Amino acid sequence: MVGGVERSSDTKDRLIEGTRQLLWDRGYVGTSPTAILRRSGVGQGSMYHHFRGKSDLVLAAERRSAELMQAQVREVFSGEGTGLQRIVAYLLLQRDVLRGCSVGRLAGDPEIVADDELRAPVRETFAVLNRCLSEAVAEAQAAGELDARLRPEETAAALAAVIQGGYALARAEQSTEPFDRAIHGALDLLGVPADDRVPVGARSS
Amino acid sequence: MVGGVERSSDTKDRLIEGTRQLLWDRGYVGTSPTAILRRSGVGQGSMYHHFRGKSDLVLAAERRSAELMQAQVREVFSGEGTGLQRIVAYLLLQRDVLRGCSVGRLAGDPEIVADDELRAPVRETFAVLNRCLSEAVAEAQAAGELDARLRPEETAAALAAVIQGGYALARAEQSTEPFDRAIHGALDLLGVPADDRVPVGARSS
DNA sequence: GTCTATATAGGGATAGAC
DNA sequence: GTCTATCCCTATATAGAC
Repeated sequence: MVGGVERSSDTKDRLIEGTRQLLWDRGYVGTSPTAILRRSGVGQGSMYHHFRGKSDLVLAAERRSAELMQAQVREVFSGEGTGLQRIVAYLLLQRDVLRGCSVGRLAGDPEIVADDELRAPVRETFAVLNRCLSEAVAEAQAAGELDARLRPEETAAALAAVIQGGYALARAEQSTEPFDRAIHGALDLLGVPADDRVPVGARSS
Repeated sequence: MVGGVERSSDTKDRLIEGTRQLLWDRGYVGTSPTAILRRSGVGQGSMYHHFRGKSDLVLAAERRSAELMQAQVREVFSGEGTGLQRIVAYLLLQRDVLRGCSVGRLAGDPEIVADDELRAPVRETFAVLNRCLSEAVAEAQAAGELDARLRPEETAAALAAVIQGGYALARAEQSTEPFDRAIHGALDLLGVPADDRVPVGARSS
């Protein structure tokens, strides 16, 4: 490719994206090479040409999910508005609630958390989220929008957990309502008035 | 058995408990009949004598996990103390954080949430938890321990989500710290003073 | 780079002896 | 009720042709 930047083949990209989708819905053990090939529309041999094996391909797919989620997080937290407004915007982001978080899903996979290399993209993504939330909390406190007694790191962890846990509650009922209740419960606890709960954004994460 | 009460065989019990443990750690697809037999110390034929197949055995294991968690929830919320004290006690319950919740784990399994019968124990358990938490919130509000503007159902959902989501954050870092931060972040938001954060209890859930 | 063929292991279940 | 033997299918990977 022009400019010396390496360009992945379409086939390789399709394998990564197919794996990413399957991983998201069915986890590591539930994602078979056969299913990947069928979903990617790629032949048997190509997979082992581009990747050393399943875990190598899974790692590439994880990294893509991590990039996408981190980009979305940074987009919201580098956006307009006060610290509290950005927190509210992130909490109210449109999400495919019943599908859940493509990165959080990976944290439930024993094969992934047991391997430091496979776990790294998940760890880093949650670290980015926690940093963005913490900074926004501190900023909101400085502006008098949030109680000064809140600890930014603790508050950030609680908010991230509400989102991740909200997915579990929602799936248990096969309804988005428990997720929405949890998010609005968190907004109540933050003291955000109903009028300030303005949704933003697009994709799921 | 005396009294007409049906008594499960030891073999059957061991199969259920072995399946329950595997399901907790590895999920539905990751739990194979062979592994169940090895862990239960039971022979091949016994399994298909006592159960129609894998999903039948999984259902029995789920019901046991659901019973255990519901019993623990009811124990905490029927215990002593004010509404807020019982909420704090539940949030600070000792848990095997890196293992996670035996019931919440099931909510992440596509094979389980896709089947109404397999999903029922998870749904019911979260319903029990939500009811206990909601009632405690309302009671705490009546006693002036919590802000009267909080909505009990929303607050309950947020607190349940913090616990479930806290497990995901902890596994991502392979450390219990993110879980503890999330819990204490929730306690901060509830306005619980550090002195009132007294741990109780025992088992994981 | 992609294809087909092949290999080994294990998953999930059944049959029938004891 | 429990055991061993057996069955068919799929997961994961390799080999080698094209």
